[in-house]
Amino acid sequence: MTPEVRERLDTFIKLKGLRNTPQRDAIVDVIFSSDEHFTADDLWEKLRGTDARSSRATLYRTLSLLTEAGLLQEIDLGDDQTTYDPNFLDKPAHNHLVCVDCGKVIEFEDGHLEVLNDCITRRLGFRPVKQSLRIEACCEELRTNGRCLNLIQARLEGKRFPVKKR
Amino acid sequence: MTPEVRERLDTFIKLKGLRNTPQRDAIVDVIFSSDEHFTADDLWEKLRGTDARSSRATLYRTLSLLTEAGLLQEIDLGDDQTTYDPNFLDKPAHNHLVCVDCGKVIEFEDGHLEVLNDCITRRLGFRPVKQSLRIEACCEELRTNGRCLNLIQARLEGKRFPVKKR
DNA sequence: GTTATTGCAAATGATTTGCACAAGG
DNA sequence: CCTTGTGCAAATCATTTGCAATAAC
Repeated sequence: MTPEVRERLDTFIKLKGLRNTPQRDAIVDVIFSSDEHFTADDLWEKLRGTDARSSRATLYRTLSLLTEAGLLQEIDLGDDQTTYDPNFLDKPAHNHLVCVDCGKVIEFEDGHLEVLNDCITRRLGFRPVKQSLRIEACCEELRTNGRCLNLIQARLEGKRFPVKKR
Repeated sequence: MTPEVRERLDTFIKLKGLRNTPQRDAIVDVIFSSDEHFTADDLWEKLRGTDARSSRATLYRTLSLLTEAGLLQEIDLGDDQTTYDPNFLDKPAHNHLVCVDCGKVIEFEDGHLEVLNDCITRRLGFRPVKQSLRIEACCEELRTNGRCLNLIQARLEGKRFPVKKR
């Protein structure tokens, strides 16, 4: 966890008159020990390894808190669970490419895209706040090589795209 | 319902060895009597007016069917229900601007955007399939005029953005 | 007659919430 | 102390599903 994050959280906690708890700290530590996006369930699994256990309720409450504090961004990858992105303070946009073959998710940025979207937004008579592009695409690897490691892995885990479980 | 839609559906039904039922027909009629996007619940309400009632189960099953047939596109507007778009055969992309003030949703197209996204996709080593851009923006109307009819309406209906109900 | 379709009610599954108890400050 | 935080179990809520009864073809 960067001091930047720590400070922002402390400020938020003070501002709102909230308190520090070991459960919350443990969750926050795990979240910001990586800059990969994750789901509530991913986080739950990571916490199992730790000795610092907490309930799912607390986990969800902490996720809401961090989102409200502006330290986490909720993103939607098209399945039925919310994905959270911790490392977005440097990234103004959230653009994802999801492979329809293997489910691989690639996060990317593109200056041209942002400029263009800003133009479009203003042209429509609005003021830009946030943007997220979601591209579904086919894995070139599968098309050209006839196989794709991600796909194999995904099948092993029973996680083929689309990942809707309902 | 355009003959184009009718034919495509008939073909699909025949191809899959399915059958024609009055319930399904009624639902399909209501859906394609407009080209506005809608949620399962919107559709349910519209059907109440008709004498052709069906169960929610059939409604959902029909939505899946039409999506599979390529006559409906599922889109995600950021709330917790799926939105369906019937009029997309002419529209290759799904770009939405959602106003964070009043919740108004504007669907738009932009040639530059599509070209750019195709480039980005290929650059990342994929082949483009589908894209959807979601822009959150502020209502200029509210900023400049100090009021926005959509917002007033939305408040009356208790539907302020974000529309998560859970 | 088969086999797909329907309606009902029950199941699902991620997320939220009420409540009594625990614990920061 | 006083309030916020926690864990538990129960509640939500859109959507799905099992099943027996119906209805296409």
